Amino acid sequence: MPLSAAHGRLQSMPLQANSPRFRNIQNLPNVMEALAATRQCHRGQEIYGREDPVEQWYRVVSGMARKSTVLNDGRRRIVDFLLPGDYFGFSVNDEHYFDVEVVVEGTILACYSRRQVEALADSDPEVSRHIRRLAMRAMHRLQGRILIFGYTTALEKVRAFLIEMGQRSQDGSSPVVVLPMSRYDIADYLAVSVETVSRALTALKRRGAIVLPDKHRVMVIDPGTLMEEQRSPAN
Amino acid sequence: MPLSAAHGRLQSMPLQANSPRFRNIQNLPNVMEALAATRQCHRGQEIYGREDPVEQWYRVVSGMARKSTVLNDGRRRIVDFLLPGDYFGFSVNDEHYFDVEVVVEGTILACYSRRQVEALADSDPEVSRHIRRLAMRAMHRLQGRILIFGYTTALEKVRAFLIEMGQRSQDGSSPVVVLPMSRYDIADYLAVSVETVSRALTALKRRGAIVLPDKHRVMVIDPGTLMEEQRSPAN
DNA sequence: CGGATACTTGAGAAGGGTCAAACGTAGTGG
DNA sequence: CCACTACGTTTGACCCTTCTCAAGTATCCG
Repeated sequence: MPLSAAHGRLQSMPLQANSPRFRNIQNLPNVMEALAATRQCHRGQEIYGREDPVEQWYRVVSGMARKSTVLNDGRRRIVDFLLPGDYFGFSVNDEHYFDVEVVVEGTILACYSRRQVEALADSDPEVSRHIRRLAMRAMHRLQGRILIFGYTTALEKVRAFLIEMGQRSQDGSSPVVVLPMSRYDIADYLAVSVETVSRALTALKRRGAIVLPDKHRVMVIDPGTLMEEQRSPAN
Repeated sequence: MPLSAAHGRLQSMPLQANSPRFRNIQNLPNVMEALAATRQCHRGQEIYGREDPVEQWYRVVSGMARKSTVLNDGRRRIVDFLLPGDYFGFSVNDEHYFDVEVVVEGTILACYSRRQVEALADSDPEVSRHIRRLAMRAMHRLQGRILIFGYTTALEKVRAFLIEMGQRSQDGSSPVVVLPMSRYDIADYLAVSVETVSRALTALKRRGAIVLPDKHRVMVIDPGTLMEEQRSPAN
């Protein structure tokens, strides 16, 4: 029983829950879609806060939000960036454990009454199945995130972040990845300092792996370079 | 819009999904329980492997298992320890993305045919609701884990780990926390080296926060000391 | 009892955090 | 419209923690 395993064979990519082939499951049953009320939000606006009651579920239609919490030493941790197609607002209890704030001005959310959706799920197996899949998809993404934290060096974390954002973005095939969030957001997402994020991006730029047309846009010049030393789940 | 927030007020404990008050939701509907086949497993035994098809769902009845993957540089990452009451084996796709191996000799698992459970969920709203709650509970635990990784120092990580295991253990009130897994397992769970885990435990022992009757048992002498510098989600 | 594995401890090196400063940019108000 | 200010970003210098390598000890299992 080997403990500190093991002979990695490169096999497949991490974070596959974000790849386009999974996107189809985001298509809602019409009956559920009928319950949605859309809402346009401002940059920095709080959607809900910690300990708020759970009255609605949400889906990002366009734009971006962040799910975060502040630790008691004042550090902020971002648990998740919420991109178009992502659902959020679920809770095991009847209150929230995180804050959700809008990152991009004009972000549009679809809001579902929790009571209505749950009632619908009770009567419609298709809706119920859909929600189960959403939850499992969210779990899968969180597990992928835990793997990223296993990357010890900051360069690897940032690299994994760029790859993740590229896969999750609307146009997965485009070499340009849009990063609407600030460097502080990225830092709090990866649990490193802002300075380190900045330095890692500079390092990647210097070695020709990426180009930065502006601060919120990354062009991946050589996906190979970006990927090659990438640690991914192997057999 | 403050970016690098914020004035933390200590407010509540992290990782509450593991606290006893949530344990009741583990009680299965009888109709679902009727589908279970129990199975006793050996230490080190693989329950399923990466890329295996998803044919069964599992629940730990007694003992312990670990969900892990090996990165392509040979490093192993443990994404979750599976304790009595925990469900596993879900996947967004039809194949697994992680390995699950038994940690404790004689671990007993309840196995459910995925097809049967899903069929049951379609016809029985109570089962469906139950599964949804399980998934959300698992998500909540994963999010708590992401917060732990935000703890920068190894001492904080180990401390958070001990608290988590204490809360998740059967007898949450006992000052003795049982750690059936090896130090290597803990290291791969917290993404630090074995040596660092060992040093952190020694440090906690030296400052009188814990006592180690043997290598797999930790007595928390002063929960206050263990908790006090603990970072937890604040308002 | 013996070998392998797990655990602990030490010393050196490397990476990231912190503090500090400079630059760029966007938004505000005069 | 400009100047000013606040904020986001980048870069540098230094220090501290953890990783790595290494050795020694303990423990488990045959």
